[in-house]
Amino acid sequence: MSNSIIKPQTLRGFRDFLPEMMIPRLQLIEQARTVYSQYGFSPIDTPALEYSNILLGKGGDESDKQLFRFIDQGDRDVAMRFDLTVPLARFAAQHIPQLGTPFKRYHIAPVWRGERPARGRFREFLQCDFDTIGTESIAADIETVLVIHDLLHAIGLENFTIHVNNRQLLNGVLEQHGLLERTVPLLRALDKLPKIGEENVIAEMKQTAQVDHDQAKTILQLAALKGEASSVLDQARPLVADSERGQAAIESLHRLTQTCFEIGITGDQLHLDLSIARGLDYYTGTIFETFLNDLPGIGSICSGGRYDDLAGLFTKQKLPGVGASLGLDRLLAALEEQGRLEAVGTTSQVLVTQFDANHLADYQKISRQIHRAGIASEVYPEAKAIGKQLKYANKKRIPLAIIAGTQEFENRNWQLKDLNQGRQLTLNEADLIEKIREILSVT
RNA sequence: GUGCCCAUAGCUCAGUUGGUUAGAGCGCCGGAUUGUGGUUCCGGAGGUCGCGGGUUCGAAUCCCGUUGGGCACCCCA
Repeated sequence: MSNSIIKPQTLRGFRDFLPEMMIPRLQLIEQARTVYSQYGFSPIDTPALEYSNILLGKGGDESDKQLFRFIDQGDRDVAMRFDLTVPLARFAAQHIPQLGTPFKRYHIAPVWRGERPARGRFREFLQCDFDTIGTESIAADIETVLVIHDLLHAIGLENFTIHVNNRQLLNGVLEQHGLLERTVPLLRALDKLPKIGEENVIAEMKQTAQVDHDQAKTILQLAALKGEASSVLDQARPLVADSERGQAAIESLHRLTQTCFEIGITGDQLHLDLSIARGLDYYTGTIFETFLNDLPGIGSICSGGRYDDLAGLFTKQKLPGVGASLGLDRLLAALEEQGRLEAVGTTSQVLVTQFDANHLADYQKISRQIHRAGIASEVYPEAKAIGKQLKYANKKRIPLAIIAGTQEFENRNWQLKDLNQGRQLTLNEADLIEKIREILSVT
């Protein structure tokens, strides 16, 4: 009947997570939750499926094409969420009246995009969003930087850069040259600057946005500004001299960067970068992109920005906000690539070996005492050769093993083996837990 | 979605211009060592060469399709 066996396989861009991957993944989630909670963001969740009209047309044509969309059993036109921001908009329109503003929420959940998978890009991946809605205060933008910083710091990453810009600064320059309605193709071209170089960007701008050479040059002038934040802003100021929104953006970026520096964020970790223009269409103010300096190729691991009307399509109440999204699966892929993931196959810290199946109750009793001390422990399910059982502990990288046979039960003591050190101690029950705690706290 | 590259044992790969029973290392299982892992030695299992079709006396090898992976573009976490 081997013909009838179904080939086990996952869908393109969808993945299984083995324990060695899932354990660090859950650790990352926990770290994100901790930092978000510390800053006062509350958890929410929304359904994976929404009515298609809720999700369509929110992130441009491109994201519509990537929607997983189908007709359900009740003939409803439904789609799987593409990100967590659009569901938040719907959520806010429905619940803000009872929640009040400002409202700070975090949302850690999978999203689905039917795009071509690549390194660090999947069709099902976890996003970890946090947003503050209902306030236009720059304080919320600053807090967003702090959360991104603290989160990456908590994960143990130091070599990252948060790039910050403001949509209105670019718009200011464009406004000054009467090019505001050609923003999209111009930004798209500008965004390619580091990849294809100035000349090619100018060529593309001329072609796709019908600007002349001097106009293209002026736009690039802004993006080309480099150096320390305040000096970049000083140089940018004259470029938007006649644009109110441009001036406001400069002041906003000035407040943001100076305050962050004052708090202790370094210039290496927060970078004013007037060339970043990406992000979804709904961003209208501050924008963020975060890169790992060692792995620029993997793309942004945390992006976000300010929007002045999150839920305009769902309610008449105007809801400004700011937030960002950590790409946890991309980050996990990056950590894996850097070999920074600790290879663990289980959460167990102690393996209680079974020497004599008749003493199963004793083995489980001691294991449960270890649990009560807050330490993960498991009893090996079979009483086979002790060597086999230790081999299992070794493979799963369980650091400690407990062994007890006839002799130990007669003398009322236990053998505690430290698999890393290769040493073995004979202990009575009272000392056993203490010793386990001691050994585990050192490593 | 467009273009290009890739697919052989659980993993990483070798397999010569298409030519008999498809190989290695690691891992796995068993033994040396029936109260002690990570070292060493010995033995063993495991593959319809991603799948389907075609060309051929003969296909892992050539052609087409399909599924999955990677790179560039697009877009993005």
